[in-house]
Amino acid sequence: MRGPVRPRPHIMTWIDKALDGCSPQVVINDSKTPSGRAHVGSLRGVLIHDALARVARERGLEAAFMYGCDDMDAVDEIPHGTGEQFVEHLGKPLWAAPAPEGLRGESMAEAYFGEFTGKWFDAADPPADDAPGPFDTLGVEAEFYRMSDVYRSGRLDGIIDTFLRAAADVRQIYLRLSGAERSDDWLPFQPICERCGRIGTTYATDYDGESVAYECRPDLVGWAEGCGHRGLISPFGGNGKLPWKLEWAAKWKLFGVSIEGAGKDHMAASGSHEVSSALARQVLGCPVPVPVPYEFFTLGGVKMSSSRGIGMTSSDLVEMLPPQLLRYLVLRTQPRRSINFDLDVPSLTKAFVEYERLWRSAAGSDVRPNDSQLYSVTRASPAADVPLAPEFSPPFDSVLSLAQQPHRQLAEHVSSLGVELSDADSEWLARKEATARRLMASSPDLAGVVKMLDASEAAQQRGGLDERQRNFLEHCSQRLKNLPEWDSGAIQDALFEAARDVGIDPRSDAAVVFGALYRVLFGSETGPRAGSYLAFLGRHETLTRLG
RNA sequence: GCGCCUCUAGCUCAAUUUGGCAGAGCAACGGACUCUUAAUCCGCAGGUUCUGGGUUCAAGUCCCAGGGGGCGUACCA
Repeated sequence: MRGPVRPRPHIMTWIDKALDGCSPQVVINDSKTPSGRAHVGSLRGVLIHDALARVARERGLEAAFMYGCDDMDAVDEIPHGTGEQFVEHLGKPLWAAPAPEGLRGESMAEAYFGEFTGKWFDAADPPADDAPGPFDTLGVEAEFYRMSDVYRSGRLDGIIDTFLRAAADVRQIYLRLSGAERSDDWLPFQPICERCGRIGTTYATDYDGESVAYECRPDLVGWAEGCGHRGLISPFGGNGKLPWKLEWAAKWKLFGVSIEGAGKDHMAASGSHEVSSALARQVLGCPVPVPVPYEFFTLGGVKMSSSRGIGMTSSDLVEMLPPQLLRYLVLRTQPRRSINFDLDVPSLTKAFVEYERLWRSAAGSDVRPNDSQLYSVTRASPAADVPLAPEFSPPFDSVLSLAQQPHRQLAEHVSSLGVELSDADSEWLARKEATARRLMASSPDLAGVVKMLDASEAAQQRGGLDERQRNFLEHCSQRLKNLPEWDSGAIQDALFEAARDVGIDPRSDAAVVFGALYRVLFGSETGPRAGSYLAFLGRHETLTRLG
């Protein structure tokens, strides 16, 4: 038994749940280790955290989204696409290694972090142009920080002291949770070697409250060789760093983090998140932020790997898709579920349709609360008002088809159809067109889409046709040239008449006549319905191909 | 080993994250248009929601057990 349609209540989303119980001040934290070019999967965490911050602010909470650059981490492999010259830098902090050739930035950390986020810390090396960086484009509002700055500022010194004094407890937690056995003299601290500058190869012992003894061991790790130096150094003020799992807990304590998501690689049982949580609670007496575990985001089902250079870079994807569409694709799926998206014509066409449907729904009066929230977090910039959804918005595959004609502008074409676009509609259409052009540039063979020949290729194809077909094309040309109305019905009629002109029955010998057309248009025996395609193509372009 | 995800129409997936009419796209099938091989329109069909239990007035959804598939993780971040 069902009554009349009632407004649906707002169902708790993952965003609501994460924010549930957060005090008026919400600190959301995320970070990135800039050890290579960031692939698209890295965007998911960013967008999840940004969505949380955005909704928190909409509710009147004071929300900070802090985004850290983990530049104290060691260079632990040669970044993909760079040369052997990086061997000597293995083991150094990322801020101390040079930027790979061809990338902007003064250090490896700066180069990769800047490329990914658009945030350049070093004022001495500002962007060459005013183009917004990826985070700005996506409408992500974050406060950036560098771990090297945080260490140097001394703000972590108290926590470092606590951890060093509690070294036995730390060893115990490692052993209990992950089965990692550390010898009794091991201290949870990695000094930067004063002689060779490496941080990944040092082994610290004997903390006396002011300094630690350390040895830069040649064989501590397999990926870098320490210089053998022994020294005594203060663990404070940026002379070294905490190991990863301690550093994570330290950030929670220092910043008072209330929510921090993490990829599934951190969230496995006895994984780094569990260890960090135990360290935070037991050693630092600090609550663990609300966790938001999230699955991977892949393109084309390809497993990403920044170290192996597999997968599209994040900044390339940001340039390809409209920001709201990218946000939508990532945020419409709850974090624990994996996302795969194919950058092909059917998938993009569907994605645009679905996004526009959400947009229309959000702009309507009876929007469901959950849709409203989803739409809000997909906006390219946070705003209260909802713009009208586009009235005239041709499907992506049609836009792509038109964009295959390099000299023809979509806006021009649309106005020739007699459609008047609002500013917002033309902006959206332009974004769609830009996506189509980028897609064509990145994937030359688009599955399911014909590739149009240029005039000289068409002439070549005409040479391969038989006499009847050439004759047919001539008649087509004549009839189309004189056609008073350039619309698909009239064109289709003209094609049929042209076939009859030369004594071909267009019904029974469709392959002869349409085959000829498709050959000169696409170099193919088959193609889309001719009338509507030619209507879209335009008279001039058509006639140049018919000869 | 441990953890997470997943199994729904022929295919790809939805079904709103604390249960409320199992739905779309494509494919297929039937029809219309003197206008196609990949057009458009109309229509039809398609299901034991992996299996077995349980909770409930009500389960694709929640709980327990089992099975298939995918991924993560073990020392580094």
